[in-house]
Amino acid sequence: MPPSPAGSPPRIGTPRQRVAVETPQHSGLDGVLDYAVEAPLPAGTLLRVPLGKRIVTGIVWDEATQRALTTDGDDGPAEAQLRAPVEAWTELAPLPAAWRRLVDFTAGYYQRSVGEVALTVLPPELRQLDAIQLARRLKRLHRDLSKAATAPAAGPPPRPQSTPEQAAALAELSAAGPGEVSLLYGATGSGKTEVYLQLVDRVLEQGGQALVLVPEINLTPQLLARFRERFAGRRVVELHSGLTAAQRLQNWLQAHLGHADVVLGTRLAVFTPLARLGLIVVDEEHEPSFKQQEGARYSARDLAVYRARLEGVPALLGSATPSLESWHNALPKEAGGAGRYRLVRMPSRIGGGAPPRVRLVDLEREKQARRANDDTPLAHPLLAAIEERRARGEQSLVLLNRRGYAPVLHCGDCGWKSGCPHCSAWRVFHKADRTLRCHHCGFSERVPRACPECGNQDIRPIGRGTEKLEEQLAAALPGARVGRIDADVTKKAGALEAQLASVHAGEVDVLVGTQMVAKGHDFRRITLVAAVNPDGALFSSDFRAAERQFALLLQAAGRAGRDAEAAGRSEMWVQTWHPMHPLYGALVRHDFESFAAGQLEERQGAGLPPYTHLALLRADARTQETAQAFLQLAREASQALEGVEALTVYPPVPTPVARVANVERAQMLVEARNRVALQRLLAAWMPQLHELAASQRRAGKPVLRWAVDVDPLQI
DNA sequence: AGCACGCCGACT
DNA sequence: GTCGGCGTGCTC
Repeated sequence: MPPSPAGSPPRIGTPRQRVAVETPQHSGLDGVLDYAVEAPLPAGTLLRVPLGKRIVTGIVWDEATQRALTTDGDDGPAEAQLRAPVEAWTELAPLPAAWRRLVDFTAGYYQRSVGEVALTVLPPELRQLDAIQLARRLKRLHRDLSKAATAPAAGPPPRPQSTPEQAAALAELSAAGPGEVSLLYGATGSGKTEVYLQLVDRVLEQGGQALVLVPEINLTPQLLARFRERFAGRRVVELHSGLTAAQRLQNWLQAHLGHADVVLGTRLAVFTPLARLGLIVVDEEHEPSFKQQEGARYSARDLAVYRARLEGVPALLGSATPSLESWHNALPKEAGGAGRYRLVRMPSRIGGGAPPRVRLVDLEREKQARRANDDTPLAHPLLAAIEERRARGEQSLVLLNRRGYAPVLHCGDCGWKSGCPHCSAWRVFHKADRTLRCHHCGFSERVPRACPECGNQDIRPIGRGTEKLEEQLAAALPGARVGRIDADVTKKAGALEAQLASVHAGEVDVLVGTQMVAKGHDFRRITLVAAVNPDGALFSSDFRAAERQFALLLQAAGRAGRDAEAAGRSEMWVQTWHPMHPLYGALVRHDFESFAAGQLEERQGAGLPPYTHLALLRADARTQETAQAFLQLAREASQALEGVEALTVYPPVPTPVARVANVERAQMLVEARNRVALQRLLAAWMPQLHELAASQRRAGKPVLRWAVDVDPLQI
């Protein structure tokens, strides 16, 4: 029984119970609400409560939970005003304390209400059920489980021999203490997955559960198959937004109720309640998709680390090109790092095959060597290398990170360009369906025959996308079978699988694709990978562009020569105007560490993460002026907050694409030396921002949406 | 966010 | 005369 607050009479069998309900940021209710109960329910119990005219799902929260941020010190409504839950789901085990603490932390760190986080990280289906429907689901779950249990167990799982390097890594990783975080820095093809499997195996043998996070749904099927094969007889479930609502609920229930031994999922799976959690693995930890981009903008990788510490279990982050944040955390202090993580290296490819040789093509020299009117799509030596592969029956992968035929159409007479009427962006020419399409708002029109401004018949595509590259390569390589994989090709269900199958079957000689093909896929017959135009990232205003590009190129190189027999002659070609750039120098040497050292030095000099901590305040409005006015007022308000001297609030600026679907977007950067100062300021700032948004609305300058993004990826 | 209430325009 | 437009306000 917690001590009663001073001034109020002590109560016995308190009828007041804290309940987290879904209260969005703009609802004005940012706390955990009070309900009247006859007898206290255990924290974590799910229930249905009245809220206004609705009945919503809620979760019994801990007695000590702080009241609403905006009503600090308020004791809440009088006893008589409290309403009673309509039902409590006592047949379902309460959500564990560790899960509630993870939700509390997420809400606090990313500046959202506890109720919003708690309810939105549950399977959506669960929120819509009532007690009768839930009972039905649980009954079906138990029926399915007992049916599965009678199925014949598979034979003894095959356990491949570890390489000495894997064995050494495993020994080091096994030494990690409770809550300790390790970074497994392993080259592509070094066998990181096998290390995960063996660590998971040990956890399962001790009766624990393992949580494995992967960046994308596309990558779950093959990993799931591998886990299921290895842990035959154990229950391995997937959890991601590609499942049907019913499947997702069933899998979540299996995890929560302890029937699932391994949960394999995307970022949302970091919130799976697991009473016997023994290990968290984050594969490809550097991937930006671990950051949620709407609602509570959490980083699943960072929350995995927090959760591991909270629950006293080891966390393992794996990557061939770690994020600079993780790399800095893993580097020992004497090497200039923070020494917070255990750093474990696996530099060698299994089978000892050499990594693909990286060759830079100097486009300046290529240009000088060319005759006028030579419009060969790739540098001549590169084209010859592709042709050579084709003659040997090998495949090539050509990467261009721009879909469509051409990024913009242009009229040479009047200067018209194919801008989007709703966005500050060009509409892309898609030749396949003869459309001009905006990649930001989706607005699409048939491509005009003549210039809409002056009637000139001769309007031309400028630049080149994957469609055009595919066309040009087919023309430049007579007889070659050229295929393409990008978001346009794979829009249709099953199209990606079909296209991949035809590549595996050897029905394609040259595959053109965007970055989506550079990740994870295991192409056995590709011995050449080419990056057509990766220079953009070298001079981007986004300070993380180089880091992302390096990871992508190294990952792409890893697609070549997966087959050990062909590894010796596999190559990665990079076309560039800047062959002397250090990024490419490091790439040629496959030297992530020196690249990272260079980047970290720059970041330190410029006061950027991981040496500082950032937050972004974003605002959407009808006009850029309104959006920026809100941010400017917010900026002024911040200057009166306690501790503001520990950070810098920069002036508002338009976002890189300032207008999308006729909404203007602006943002403002907050930079802090340390996390605590940033957190304190944001927490004090939030109620003011609510008030500011309301007063701007009353003044006829409405902000349509605003949000804080803590640790933003794109700035 | 939902879901009310509330006060002004074109329809059965 | 009402159906319904979305502005304003509330939800323990």
